Amino acid sequence: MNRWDADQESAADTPDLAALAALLADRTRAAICMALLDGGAWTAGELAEYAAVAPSTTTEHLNLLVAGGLLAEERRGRRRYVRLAGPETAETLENLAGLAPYRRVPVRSLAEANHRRALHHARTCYDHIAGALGVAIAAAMTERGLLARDYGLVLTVSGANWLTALGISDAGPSVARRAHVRTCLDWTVRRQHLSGAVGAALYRHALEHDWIAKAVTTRILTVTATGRRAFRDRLGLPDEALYPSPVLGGPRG
Amino acid sequence: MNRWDADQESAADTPDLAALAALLADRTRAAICMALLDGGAWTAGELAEYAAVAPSTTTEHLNLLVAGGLLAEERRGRRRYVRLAGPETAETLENLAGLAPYRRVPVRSLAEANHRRALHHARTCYDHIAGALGVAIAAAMTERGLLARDYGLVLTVSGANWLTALGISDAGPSVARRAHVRTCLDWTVRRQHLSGAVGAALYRHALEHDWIAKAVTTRILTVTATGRRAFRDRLGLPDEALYPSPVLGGPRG
DNA sequence: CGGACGGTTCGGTGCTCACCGAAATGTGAT
DNA sequence: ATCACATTTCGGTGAGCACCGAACCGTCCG
Repeated sequence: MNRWDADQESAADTPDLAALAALLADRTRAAICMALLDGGAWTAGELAEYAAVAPSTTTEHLNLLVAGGLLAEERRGRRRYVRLAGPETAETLENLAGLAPYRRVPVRSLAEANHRRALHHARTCYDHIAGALGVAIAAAMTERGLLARDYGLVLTVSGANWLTALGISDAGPSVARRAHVRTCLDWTVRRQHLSGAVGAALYRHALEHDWIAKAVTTRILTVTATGRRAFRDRLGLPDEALYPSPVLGGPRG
Repeated sequence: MNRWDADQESAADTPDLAALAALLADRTRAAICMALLDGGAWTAGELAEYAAVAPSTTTEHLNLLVAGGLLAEERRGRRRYVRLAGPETAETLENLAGLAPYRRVPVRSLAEANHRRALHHARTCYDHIAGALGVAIAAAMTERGLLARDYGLVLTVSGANWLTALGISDAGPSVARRAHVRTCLDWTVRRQHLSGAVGAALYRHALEHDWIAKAVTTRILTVTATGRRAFRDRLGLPDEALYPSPVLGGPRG
């Protein structure tokens, strides 16, 4: 009403948490985001099929997600590719997923059950390794003194040497200055796994040296014979971490 | 339909991201959560007034938020106190707020404008320091090599030593469990500040040593004379970070 | 024992939004 | 040029839900 009010300080900016959350509050959009956690770019059509909705519906969802800054898009010809906007987006999604309640979903086929089991065992999480394998790697590295608990996980000197021995030394500024390790609460196992720069570098290394192979269309990782040897020799990983569990647990398993 | 299907693997658990997000997707509920980021416990009535909705509406919202695990409640007499469920909840909310788009809100009085300015300068963010002061601390620590940038901020070796010199080395159970130098994108300044266990320890230290004082009913922090000296001596903070800006910027300032 | 107070329950109302199908647009291949 | 294909636009429909007021229920106080 007064001059002050109408003039220079009549408005202020506040983060619109509700608007952002509304983007994820829809089952279909949430499913799309979770799918994109594989770190890759999907076409609109692929996502439509994955989410089991009509292409027109998918278009609307993608428009919202892109406008909201969660997704980045790239148009190529008649295709529309989308991917997560960046690592922060991925991390926030993972955090949220860790906090979220669980929902029972029906499993309709044996193939689907196997798919889930494989996901549970080892999968990508944007740019690093998650699932039981990811958790086992973090645990083994801690146990061997490559990582230490000290205000969070940090890379020890022997950890840095271990990485160098693998040929991952480079990675930007000096090792002393950075403790490039982050952790990420795994939603399948509810335990920490390795993310951050080291997690990403390790993932790249494992892929390049044929320790693991990534399926083209899914987030599933499979450990190769070479990889089993490497993980055993270099980290002493137990067999449970190297093979998908042969026996399925019960519903509460 | 077959034995497999109907028996042990007919269902699996998946994080219900949409359900969690739906809790925050409402303006009123989001406002409630942001208010609770001060780390304190509020009564239902206080929140109703703050959010400007009927008590009955507030009850419904609180029921949902508590059931969803975001809030913890404590009934005492005829009062219902609620607070954020835990540090992870607070961290996730902050992360989300940092990612969220801005929304213009009207400011109706001079008092409200001053309140906003103070909040902008220094405030609590659950259990650590946010606002311009928080950002300046993080920036100064980075510049002095106590923190390093790498997928967010991480504590360096000299950073750990610096903390030890302050007497924050051990820092109790919260460090062991939370174990993070986390960063939180500040919503007033859109820049990183320090959260996680280290941020919390620093905040406690600053309070105990009378570097800062907290107002009882709000999230506003004021820097004491002692604090100004300490922040200057130990981190070289500039005056801009130690005093609230005397002049209000324009709407786009 | 009343009466004020904080919170809850319930029914009803209005709005938002996820969804689809059909038709339109624009790109790539023949 | 023509056809196939990926995506988009649009109108219409149905479900979900945030909100309120009024009545109700316990707790604290005089």
